[in-house]
Amino acid sequence: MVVSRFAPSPTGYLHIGGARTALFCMLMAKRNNGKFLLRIEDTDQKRNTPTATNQVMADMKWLGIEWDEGPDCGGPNGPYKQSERLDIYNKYIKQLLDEGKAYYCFDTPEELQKMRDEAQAAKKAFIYKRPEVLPSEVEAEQAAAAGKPVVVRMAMPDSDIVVSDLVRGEVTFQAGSFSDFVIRKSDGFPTYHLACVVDDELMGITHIFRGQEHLMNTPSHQVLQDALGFRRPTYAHMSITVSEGGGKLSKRERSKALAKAIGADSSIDHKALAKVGELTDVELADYLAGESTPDAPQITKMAEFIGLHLPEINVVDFKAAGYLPEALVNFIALLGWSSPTGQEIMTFDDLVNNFDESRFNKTNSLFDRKKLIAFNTEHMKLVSPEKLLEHFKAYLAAKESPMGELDDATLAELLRISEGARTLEDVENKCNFIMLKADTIVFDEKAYKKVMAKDGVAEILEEVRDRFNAIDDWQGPALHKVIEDMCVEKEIGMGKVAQPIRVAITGTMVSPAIDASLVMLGKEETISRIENAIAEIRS
RNA sequence: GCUCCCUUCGUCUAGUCAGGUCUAGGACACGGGCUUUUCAUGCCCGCGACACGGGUUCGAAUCCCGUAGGGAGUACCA
Repeated sequence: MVVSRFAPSPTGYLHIGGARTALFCMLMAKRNNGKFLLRIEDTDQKRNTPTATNQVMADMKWLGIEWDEGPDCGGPNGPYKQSERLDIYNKYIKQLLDEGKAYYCFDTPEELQKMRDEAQAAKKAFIYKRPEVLPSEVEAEQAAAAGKPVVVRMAMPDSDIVVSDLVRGEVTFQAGSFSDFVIRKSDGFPTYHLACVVDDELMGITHIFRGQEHLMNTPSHQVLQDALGFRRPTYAHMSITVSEGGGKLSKRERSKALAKAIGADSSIDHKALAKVGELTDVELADYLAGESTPDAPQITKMAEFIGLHLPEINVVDFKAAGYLPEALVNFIALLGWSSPTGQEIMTFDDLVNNFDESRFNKTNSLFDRKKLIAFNTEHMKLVSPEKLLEHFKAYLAAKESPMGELDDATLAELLRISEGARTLEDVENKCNFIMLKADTIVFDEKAYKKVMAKDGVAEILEEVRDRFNAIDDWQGPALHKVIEDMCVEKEIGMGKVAQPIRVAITGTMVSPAIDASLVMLGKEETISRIENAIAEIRS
């Protein structure tokens, strides 16, 4: 049976690269009627954040990536958090130590740095020099008592290592290029390498899909597997996704973009900004000087404050930007992978049915947001109205939009009349006028100049008002007829009538179809907005 | 520096393993047009690539060698 796993370290929100890895792991399991596990790799006590695990799980669920076993739902292979499995790792580390396949070291960070500098100066790769005589258990205890850091290193063989990879074929690593690596840190926790190999064996993982950044780790993992008598899973090291700015898509990208924007605009009030970002003035200054990085939510808040659109990196960013999970999933699936059918727009089920692990490609791909928008537009039309409403509500909640207070029927109607919108944010923007009050409408300067500041507009609006007043049945067809009649009688184009109405009721040049918009607004509100617009023009 | 990986339109890619059906296909973007009461949507047309240099072969995007460029890793992070 196929068993795959996604094993994030809980350091923050799920980012788009992680989502892609998780997706393919899940697809592999689903396609083969296997199992997909979620394992939390929290062996770095410094970097872990307490809320990250829940954030990652929430992001995965939003995307529709569900797991069969994991920290929340349990399973026969638990616990699924590495920090709860220390006894297991220690058992294997002891075995390795006893068999002389691993050994103790007591180097300080400074000593290690010196060795690295020397290797660099000699233009050679740094390879840890294994002592002729391995330290004994007693010596390790003495070193620890003397306050020295005690770690355990794995002894690497002096022979070529071949990694067999689904994406890259057989990759040979030359003998002599391996350095004995740490498997247990001085704080007693295992390193990623050891914990990962042990858990993959114990959990029966058959397929490991991960980013290309792990390819260089695989020889080490294989040595561990061989030393412990473990089975070897099938590996696929997928190409990575780079950002438009170049380089790996990373969390740092947003923080950098914000700092740059703040630096470029001297009119920004730093005190107010610090308050918005929940930072002290000093912390903000440190951040701008490049000495520290605030947390992701604070960065988002500050960007909103200065009106900056940040590049989306985390799954939640895409959610808040109004993308559909179906579109995001479809889009990231096509980064470094293609369907054997050639199909591009795919539902979740299509992805499962078309998944083929032999169709990964080797080249890094650039994350093109414009193509994502195109995919989103397609999926806005594909998902059912019920599903779309569900996503719209989640979006409004994530953004804390006032529109979230509207009832389901109204929201569903907004979605319906916004057909053709590219993102949920477009729907929100387009329909925002219904949240306003007649006296809070602010006319967009360009819209006013282009549509309202023309001869005869006030007269047209007056006539529209009078004719609207005469309508009893405030429905689309009746409204449409009024506008059409006026155009015919006056021998003018639809735009000459509809546009002033649009600007009058929204303050902007963008809205859903005019009759649908008027129906949403109601007769009274429409007329009072038109009155206000007439008064504004006359003044 | 060292180790490993990669290289087809601006971008994502098909084709490369099994050389001819490839005057290289699709999608997004872009340009133009049509539809439209706005923004979108929809429809049509166009632009546009085998990194470079050598081989092998009757024939190379595809196989081999080299060059250039890009990426990843180089931690008591994962």
